[in-house]
Amino acid sequence: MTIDAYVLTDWFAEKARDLPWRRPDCSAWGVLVSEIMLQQTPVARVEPSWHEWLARWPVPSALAAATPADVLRMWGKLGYPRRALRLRDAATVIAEQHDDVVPSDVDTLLALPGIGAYTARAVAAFAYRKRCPVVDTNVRRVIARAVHGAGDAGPASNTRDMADAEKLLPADDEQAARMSAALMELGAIVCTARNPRCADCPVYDSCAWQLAGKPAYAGPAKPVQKFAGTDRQVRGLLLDVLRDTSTPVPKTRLDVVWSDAGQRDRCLDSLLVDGLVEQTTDGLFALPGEH
DNA sequence: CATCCGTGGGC
DNA sequence: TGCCCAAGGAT
Repeated sequence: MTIDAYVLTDWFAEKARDLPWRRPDCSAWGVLVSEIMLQQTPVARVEPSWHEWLARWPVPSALAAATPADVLRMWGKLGYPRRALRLRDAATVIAEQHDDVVPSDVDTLLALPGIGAYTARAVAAFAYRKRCPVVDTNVRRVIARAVHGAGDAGPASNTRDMADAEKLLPADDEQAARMSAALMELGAIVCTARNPRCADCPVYDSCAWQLAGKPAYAGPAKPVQKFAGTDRQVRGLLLDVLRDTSTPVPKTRLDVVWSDAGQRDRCLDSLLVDGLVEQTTDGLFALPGEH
C-alpha cells in the first residue's frame, strides 16, 4: 500500500497548523532552531521559546557570541539542555566556516554537533525545499500503519525507514518537501500514537491498517523510561538552582536539592563533564561562562 | 543496538 | 494516578 501525495498535500494545505517556522519568510536558521528545540519537546512548549530565541539571536553568529550561561537560561525548561550547548556549538561552526549561512547539504549538516539523521534532512527539506526522506517518530508511525498495516512502528531501522519514506516522495523537490511536512503533520495531529482520529484522516480509504481491521501492535515492547529518582531528575534539580542565581553558589546550595549524597555528587560531576556547570577558582558553582 | 539525557501534559 | 508520550542524538 502507498499514500497518495496529492491527497495528503492537499489536506496539509487546508488543515496544517500555522507554525512560525513553516512560514515562507522563516530563515533556514529559524528552521534549524525549531528542529533542535522540537527534539523530544512538544510544539506547544517550543513555540514561545522559539520566538524569544529568534528575536535575540536572529543569525548563527549572534548565538555563537552568547555565553553558555545565557544560552542555558534562555533554554529554560525545554529539557535536555545539552541540546542548547550543541546548538550554540553548531552556530559557531556555521558562523566561522559557512559564512553564517546554515548549510543546505545533508552531509555538511550531519557534521554539525547535535544534528543527526532526522534534523539534517528536516533542514534540507523544510528550509531548502529539497527532496530527501525525513523520518521522525510521526512518519515512522504513519508508514507503519498506512503502508504496512501494522498498529504501530517497531524498532527504528534507519536504512529501512528512510527507504520506505523515500518511496512516498514525488519526483519534484517542492512537492516532495510538502509531502514530507504533510506526513509529519498527519502523524502529529491525526494518526497519533494513542487514539488516532481515523474519522479525520484524508487517506483513510487506502490505509492498510484500517483495511486490515486495525490490528493491535504486535512487535516487541518499547522500553519505558523512568524519571523519578533517576540521575536525569537530579541533574535537572541541580541546574534549576544555577539557572535561578546570578552569582556562583557554594555547594551547600546544591546539596539541599537531593538527599542521596552519592547520587547528588555523581550528577554534579557529570554536569561538569558535560560543560553544563562550571566551578570557579574559589570552589563555587555556576552556569558556564558567566564569571 | 541499548541506554542515557529533562520536562510536563493528557488520559 | 501512574504511565505513556513528545519533530532525536550521542555513545
